[in-house]
Amino acid sequence: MSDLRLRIAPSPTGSVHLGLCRTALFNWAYARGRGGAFVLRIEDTDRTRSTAESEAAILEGLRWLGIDWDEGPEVGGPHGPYRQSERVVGHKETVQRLVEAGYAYRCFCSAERLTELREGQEKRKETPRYDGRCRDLDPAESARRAAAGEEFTVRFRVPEGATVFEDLVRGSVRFDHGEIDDWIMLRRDGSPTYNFVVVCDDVDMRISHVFRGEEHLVNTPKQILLYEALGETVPRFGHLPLMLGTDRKKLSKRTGDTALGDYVAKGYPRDAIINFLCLQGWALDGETEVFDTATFVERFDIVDVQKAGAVFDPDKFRWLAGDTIRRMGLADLADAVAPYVVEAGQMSAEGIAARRPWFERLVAGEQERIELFGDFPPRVACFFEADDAVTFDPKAEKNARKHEARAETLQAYLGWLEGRDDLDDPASLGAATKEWVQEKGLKIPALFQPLRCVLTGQPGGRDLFDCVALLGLEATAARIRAGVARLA
RNA sequence: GGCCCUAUCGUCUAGUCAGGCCUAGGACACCAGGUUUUCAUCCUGGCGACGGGGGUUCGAAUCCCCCUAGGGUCACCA
Repeated sequence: MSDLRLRIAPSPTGSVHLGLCRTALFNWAYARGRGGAFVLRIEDTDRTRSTAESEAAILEGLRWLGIDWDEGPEVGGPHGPYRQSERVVGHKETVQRLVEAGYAYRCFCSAERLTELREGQEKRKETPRYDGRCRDLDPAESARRAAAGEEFTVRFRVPEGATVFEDLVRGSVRFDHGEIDDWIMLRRDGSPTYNFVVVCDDVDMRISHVFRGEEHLVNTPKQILLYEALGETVPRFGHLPLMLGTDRKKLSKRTGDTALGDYVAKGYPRDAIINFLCLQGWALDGETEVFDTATFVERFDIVDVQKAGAVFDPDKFRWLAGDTIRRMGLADLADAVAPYVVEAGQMSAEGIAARRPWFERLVAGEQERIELFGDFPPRVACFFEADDAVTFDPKAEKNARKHEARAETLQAYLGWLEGRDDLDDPASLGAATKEWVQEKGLKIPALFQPLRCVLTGQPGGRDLFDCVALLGLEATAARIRAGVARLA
């Protein structure tokens, strides 16, 4: 049994952020690639902002990405509970122990005094920090005041000196203790704060490696000091580069979607989402852009992670999504795209099932033309329009009108078409049509451009005879007749 | 502002730890050409970077220092 243990500890206070997804992926891959354990813990210490819906969304989102956990909500484990709010009894005992040992102390300063203190410091352009008024209160008096019912918080007593640690992605990092405030571990209402519980719980759950976003780097010395006060082994840390928006600031809704759900809704394939996230701060070999999760797990190492922030590139993400779609099997793609067709009101789920071969033909023609599942419905909309009211794109119509004899050509072609029995076979019909065009002494565009306009209203798109096959003789004929009149 | 982190094409990155194999490689985007009935795919080619300055060295994208720039963080949020 390996004692390698990693975790992801999301706070259920909103949507499932892509940054959380990437951090989870990196932790999970490291554990899975080395036979370690992966733990999920819900960090719901902020009782006012945490919601059950958010927690459910996080579990669902992580599972959707293919991330599984050996211990955590819904699966249990020997170090539970895995929801921080259910662990407060242990947390309070630990605080008591630290106060008695002198590593922490009660602070009776009022919120007002602290606010005043901070404002004064800010006005004088000093670094805001606690002035240590309660730091050296006599322990007996402190205990007496607490017993008398006076309200207090508990602060960590940061000692003199400096903390140096070896970050797995950044190397040696040093913080002078003079820069670290005597931070609050226990709030006035008796609830513990993040920096305190995260250490308690990581200790209880025997977490050996902590990979998290760079925004946590400055918390690390506070936490290391706490591990030491507790007499516990300090885990290895690895601080991942931030995912940046196009404004080069921490990825936020300002510059684009940040929630996993947004991308799922638009129809980014799961494999593309995972693949893209892996590429934010890590590269397989610098050459290979596309790889599967198994390869990622096998090849990922925290020491190879980039130190600089990664700007999120929507263009590359879309490209990767399109590339993933192009590599999908037709049946899978049809399944993936079906809900979007239903959503758009083009077909019902039953209708799709009943006309599966037709639907797959419809999908096949778009496979190399869409980048997202959500791109599909608008691109095939013409196949669901009334035969006499197909929407003509201006460019398609202009292309059609370039040909003087369009009406006669279309008319003649329709006559020829009605005598054929290979409308279901685009290759055969296409070849025969080209011969027909030649016999008539026409140029290919003289028939193809008006025909495409009349059939689909689009200036470009899938093979024309694939359109005929999709439409069938009846609709094809109706569209040609209506089109002849409309292009007159 | 203090502290911390970072710095290779517009973007994601390989190369940096073990200095010469780098006239710096790949991908996205962009541009041009080819294939195709059109669009898209696909193929070929092009554009395009070691932030600046000092060192160390026979030799530096790679090591050291300074500067500059960007980011993170300074809550009884996480």
